[in-house]
Formats: sequence, structure tokens, C-alpha cells
Amino acid sequence: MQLFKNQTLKVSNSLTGKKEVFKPIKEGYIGMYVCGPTVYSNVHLGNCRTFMSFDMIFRYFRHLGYKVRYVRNITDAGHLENDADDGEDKIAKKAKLEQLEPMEVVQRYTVDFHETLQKFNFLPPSIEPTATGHIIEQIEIIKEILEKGFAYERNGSVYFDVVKFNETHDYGKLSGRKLEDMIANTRDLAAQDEKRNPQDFALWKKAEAQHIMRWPSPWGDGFPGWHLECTAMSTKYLGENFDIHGGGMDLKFPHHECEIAQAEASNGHSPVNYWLHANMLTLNGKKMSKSTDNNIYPNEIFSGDNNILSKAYAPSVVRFFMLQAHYTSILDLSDDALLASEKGYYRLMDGLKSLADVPTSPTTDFDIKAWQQRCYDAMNDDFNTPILISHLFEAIKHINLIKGGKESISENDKALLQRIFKDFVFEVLGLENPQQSDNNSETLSGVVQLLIQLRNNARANKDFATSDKIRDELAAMGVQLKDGKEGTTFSIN
RNA sequence: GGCAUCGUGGCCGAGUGGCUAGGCACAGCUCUGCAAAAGCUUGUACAGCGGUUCGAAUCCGCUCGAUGCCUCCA
Repeated sequence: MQLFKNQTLKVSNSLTGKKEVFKPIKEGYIGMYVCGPTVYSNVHLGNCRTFMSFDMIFRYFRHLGYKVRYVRNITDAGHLENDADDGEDKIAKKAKLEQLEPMEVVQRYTVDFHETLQKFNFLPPSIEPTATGHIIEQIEIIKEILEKGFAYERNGSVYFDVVKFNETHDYGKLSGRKLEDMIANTRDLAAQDEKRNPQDFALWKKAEAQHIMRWPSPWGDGFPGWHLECTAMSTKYLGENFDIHGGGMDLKFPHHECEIAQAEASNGHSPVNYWLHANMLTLNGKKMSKSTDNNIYPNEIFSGDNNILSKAYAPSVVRFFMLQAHYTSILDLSDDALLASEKGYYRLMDGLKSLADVPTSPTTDFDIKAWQQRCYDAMNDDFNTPILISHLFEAIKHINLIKGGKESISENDKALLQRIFKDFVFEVLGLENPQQSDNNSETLSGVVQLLIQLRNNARANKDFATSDKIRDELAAMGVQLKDGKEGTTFSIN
């Protein structure tokens, strides 16, 4: 099904600052690269929001019938800690701290990353390359940039010459900065550097004797610079020019700006047609960040073991919460917001569940085709999941009216509605049906049905003490009974 | 200091010139043995000031406030 032929999708392109009609380089195919995590600690919730945004985008492209090659890297070589640390990288630093081999650190946190993403029901990317697996490619790119004259070597390190590059190219076009402004506003710390200009960035860094992670190169033993791995891996798997590059807003400058510069300097091509940036998740109004301790880990939310939230929340609830905001907006995490999302999420799931048992009629009081197109329109407008969700709730309302006998739906339309719901709720939004994940659901369901029968018998005999006992004790166990026109149903929270 | 983004009703959060976003909470009603669930109805909004316009939450200017980037971070 090549749905994309009938749908016009618009995306917010950071490169132009505009919402543009999306047109892939090759019809029917999409190449997408997203900057992945640095695996030197557990993945925090802010990271998850970015990857969730692109998981949703990946899912929608697939739903539209595109063949997508989605590349998301693992940064296992570490970036430079900061200038003051003089070349010690994050992975190596953590390794010393914990008395582990660097690759042991990498392994531990890569596993954590995958486990967490699986709980959130993320689809795996098509390729998940590692920085350390692409040292040769990175060295090749450095050679090309040196040949073109946009880099220089100093004492075993290689730096990108931003000023020279800017003479013939536009350094700052993605982030809206001008090199002159950057130079004028540079806080000149200690002018200790080997760099010609403070704006220059490292392509290759010489490894000091104590540095553990090191590779041989034409410039001596060292390790690759901060921005090079993404250029190497995106070029290798998606080509010199590809459709979409995504990442968190905080990577726009300098990381993505430098990627553009590296690609243009080495092969002359602007690497990416559409730059997509997901916005930050904040906690207490501030950006979540590992370095400032203003963060919460996914497992702390799932277990309720934290000082911020009043209770535990399921991964699906957190996913639903995040998708209720647009991916380009800042979203603030709070207990009130999660509680509201949790209720809404169960309302959506309950409504969806009751659709299966709804009675049918010869006619339908609700234009399902028009509603379906409104759902597509929402997604086509820069993946507007909050609007899509509002449409889903509109349909839930109709379902509840049908259930209550106030509206009707035909057999065919019911099947159609079920299919569309399945498409958007499970396939596109990637939500999970809480009932399906329960292994003992059949047994449990039978037991509850039996209790419902006993309660109804008691009610018929006006033995309300017994009926209320059954209802209240079940409620205390998290099983809620709902008396409707068609009999009593239940849901488990 | 520079660049950028944002400020929507009790809370979260869509919406870029005129038409009900949605969820949660609150109130009333219907239903119910009573509740819950569901449905119906209602309310309080667009930070402030000024401008453009027949008309602005939406465009422009200023003020105030918040956030992000400018140094590793999604």
C-alpha cells in the first residue's frame, strides 16, 4: 500500500526555518539518520523523548508505505569531556571511575539503552552502527578534508578550519549564527590552544600516554573528534546526500552545524535535505540533563521509586503523555500532567476495547471516511500527534454513544473503524494495549465474569450489601466494574 | 553579552487573521438501588502596553518573564 501517493506531508525543516512539503530524493524511499546516545550512563527520560519522536516519525513513514532506512548510531568512543580535561573522553573517564574496561562500560549502558527503548515499544532502527566500528571511515574523511585545505594538523591533532571554510561556504546556516558574531562574542579563556581560531573544532585528537581508547592514524595514535562519527556513518549508510537528519534541539549547534561543514568540506555536497529537531523535555521547568542532576530515569518512573512523582506510571502512559505534545514544543514533566495523561490513556483504551462488542445497525451516524482523513491531515501537518489524539477521542465519544444505544454503526463501518484505530493507535503512535500484555488475562477475565454474575444475582435479590462488597473489593484490587445498558463490563488498571 | 524559541482558561496542551481543539480537574443534569462508567450542559483563556486591520491569541514594535544554544549533553 503506497499511501504516500495520496497524502501530502509537511515537515518543519530547521535548515530553512519553514514547514515544507516533504519530497524524498527517490520516490518511495527515505534515508533517515538520528544522533543516538553516548553510552556512558543510563539513558534518561529526556533522551527517550527525542528517540520517541523519531520512532513515531519512522512509524508514520512506514505506515504510509515508504521503505525507510533508519540509522541511529551508538556513540561508544566518547566525546571530549571539555577543554579543561584536555582530551580525556567520557567513556574512559567513567571506566576509570568504576574500574572497568571502557568496552565494559559501553556494553553495560548499551544493554540498558536497548532494554529501556523496548519497554517504550520503540521499533529498532534499520542499522545501529557504532563509532568505534567506523574509525577507518572517519580517518578517510579527515584525509579528504585535509586535501581540500579545510583542515590543518598540529602536534598529532587535526582541526577543522572554520574561518577558511566560511570564506567559500556558510558556516552557521543551520543554527542561524554568523561567524563574525561568534568571533566577536568569544569568551577568550586561556588562549592555550593549538587551534588557529577558537571556533575551529577537532577532527582528530592526539592521545596522551594515559589515554586508554586510542587508534593509529597518519597523524599518530589518537581518537576521532566530537562531530565526525555522524558524518562518517551517515555518509556510509545513506550516501553523500540523504533525506532526513534528526536529533535533539541541543545538538543543532555546534554538532549538526559541524556535520554540515565536514560533509561540504570533504565531498562538496550539502548532506541533508530536511533537518528535524525534537525539542527538550523539562523537569521543574529546566532542561533534563545528566550533568546537572536534573533528570529522572525511565525505570524510576515505571517503579515509582523517585522523589518527584506520587506513583508509578506504565511505559505506555509515559509514551502517551509525550505524544500529547508536539515534538517541536518543549514539554514539562510533572505528576499532575502524568496523572491526567494516565486517565486519558485508559479512557482511550477502554473505548477502543468496547468497540469490539458494540452492536451494529444497517446505518452509521458518523462519517468515518472524513474522520479518517482528518487523522491523516493531522499527521501530515508535521506529525501533529496531539491533534491526531484529539480526533481519536472524538471517535471514542461516538463509540460510547453507540454503546449506549444513542447512535448506530454498520457492520462494515465497524470493521473499518477498528482497522483505522489499529493503524493509528498501535502502528503509528506505537501505544500498547494493556490487556494484551497480561498472560493470565483469560483466567482473570473468567474469574471476574463469575463475580459479576454473582453480583448481578445479589442485585436482583436486592442484596446490596453483597453486591457492593463484590464491587468495592474488586475496585480495591484495581478491577473497576462498569454497569452499562448492555450489561456489566470491567477494566483493570 | 550574542543568537534562537516561548509565554493560551484550575493543570497539561493544540491552534498563525474572522469558524467548538483535545485530555485532566471542577459544577449541574441524565442514567443507576447507591456509586462508578458513559452521555449532555456550563464556566473561567490567549503575559502587559501600543500599533497595523473592518476584524488579532494569531502580524509589527516595545516592556516584563521563562527556556535553550553559545562548553559534553536528546
